[in-house]
Amino acid sequence: MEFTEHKPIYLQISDKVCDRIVNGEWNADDRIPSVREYGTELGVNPNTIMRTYEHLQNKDIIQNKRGVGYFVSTNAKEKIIAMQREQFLNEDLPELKRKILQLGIDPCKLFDCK
Amino acid sequence: MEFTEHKPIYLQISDKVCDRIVNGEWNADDRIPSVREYGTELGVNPNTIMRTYEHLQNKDIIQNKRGVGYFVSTNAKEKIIAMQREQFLNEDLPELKRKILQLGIDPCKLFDCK
Amino acid sequence: MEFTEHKPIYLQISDKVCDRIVNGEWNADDRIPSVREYGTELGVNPNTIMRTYEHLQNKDIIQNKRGVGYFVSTNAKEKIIAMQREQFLNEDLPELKRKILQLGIDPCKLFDCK
Amino acid sequence: MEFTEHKPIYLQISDKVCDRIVNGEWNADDRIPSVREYGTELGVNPNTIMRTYEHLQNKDIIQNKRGVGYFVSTNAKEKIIAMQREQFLNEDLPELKRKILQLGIDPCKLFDCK
DNA sequence: GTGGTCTAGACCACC
DNA sequence: GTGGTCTAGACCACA
Repeated sequence: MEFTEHKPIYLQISDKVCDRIVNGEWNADDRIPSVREYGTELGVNPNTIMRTYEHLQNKDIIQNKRGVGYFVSTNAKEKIIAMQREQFLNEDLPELKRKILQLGIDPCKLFDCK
Repeated sequence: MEFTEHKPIYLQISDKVCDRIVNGEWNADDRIPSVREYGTELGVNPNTIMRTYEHLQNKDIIQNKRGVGYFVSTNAKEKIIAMQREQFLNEDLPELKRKILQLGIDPCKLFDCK
Repeated sequence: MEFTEHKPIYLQISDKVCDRIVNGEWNADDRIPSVREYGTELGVNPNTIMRTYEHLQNKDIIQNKRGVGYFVSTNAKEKIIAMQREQFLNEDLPELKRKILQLGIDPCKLFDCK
Repeated sequence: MEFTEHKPIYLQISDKVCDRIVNGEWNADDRIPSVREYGTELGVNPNTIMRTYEHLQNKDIIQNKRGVGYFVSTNAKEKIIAMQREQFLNEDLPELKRKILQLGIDPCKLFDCK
């Protein structure tokens, strides 16, 4: 796997995991790869995966069963989409509107609206 | 001044300066605040402002007269707008479209298009 | 069965077993469930139950008859109560008093004393 | 500094920090030691301190000023006490009552209530 | 086998 | 100087 500069690897992996949950590759209650497994798969240190999993656990997207592994939470998919939507509407969109206005671009043309 | 979490402060200040130039608050050949002045005004380390100014100088948006201060370049406004426009169309827009699609939002409603 | 976050599962099960002995559900010389049986009942790996039983055997609370199963020791109930009492007075109580003091709670009200 | 077995060092340090805030040694808006400083002071790896600070930041007890250091949050003291109180009443107390009942101890005598 | 913690040491961006 | 990320490698408790 290739990683972007300037964004922590563990967050990029986190995004990747979320994508897989959203697109249905990993479903609620599925077990996801162990930290070691996933680490070698992605060519990354297990500690880095650990960090990803901690991060996702804090957001209630995955859960740990002790001694067994990490599992996708119930409603993880809905949670992710809700979070992304909220972030988009509250943070990205205002910035976007400001920029479009400043650049004098007609937003309606950007998306083929009439 | 309040700063965003995940973007370097010196870049956020850079944006702010560009805004002021674009909206006509600061015009071509105007002297802009000294590093120290601006630093205390924003409650930020002067080194951070220094970095901002270096960054803007590299983009030919401001210029340094030694012992005097920094000045807005001629055509700075046009340069900024052109750069922003290019960046918006080539980088931000595709990402934006992808996200809107994924979230199932109707882009036309975002901007009050019919 | 639900388990607490920061306490090993095998110890939580151990507590549960002790409770059953103390409240008379399981009496001296009774046979307790097999490792496998109890494991599936609690939705837990048999190894975990094994560990619980070893732990209890070390404290002479249960005994193993090879090929037959585990049995509640004679005087198990008294032993448990004595142990708990000692632990409570020597370890838990001082810690408890410290905490109550720090939080500024009136201990008398906690237990409906006058 | 000496550390207890069976409880992660980074949490023990976290407790220590909270203690210092509660007893007024460190006040709101104070800068706390840098990860390196505190690490060497406690004879612990800086990463471990980092972990402590992340943990406390997640609980809004400390905050980071980028490039400067970590600072005690406003109301950190009140927050800590509220958290401890809540944990005591909701988790520790029920367990305590159960144990006292089971052991047949008179709770009123424990605290010199009448 | 699993996760969790810790160390030592490195490199980086940022202030 | 500050924090933040990452690696490699170790050790441990737990299931």
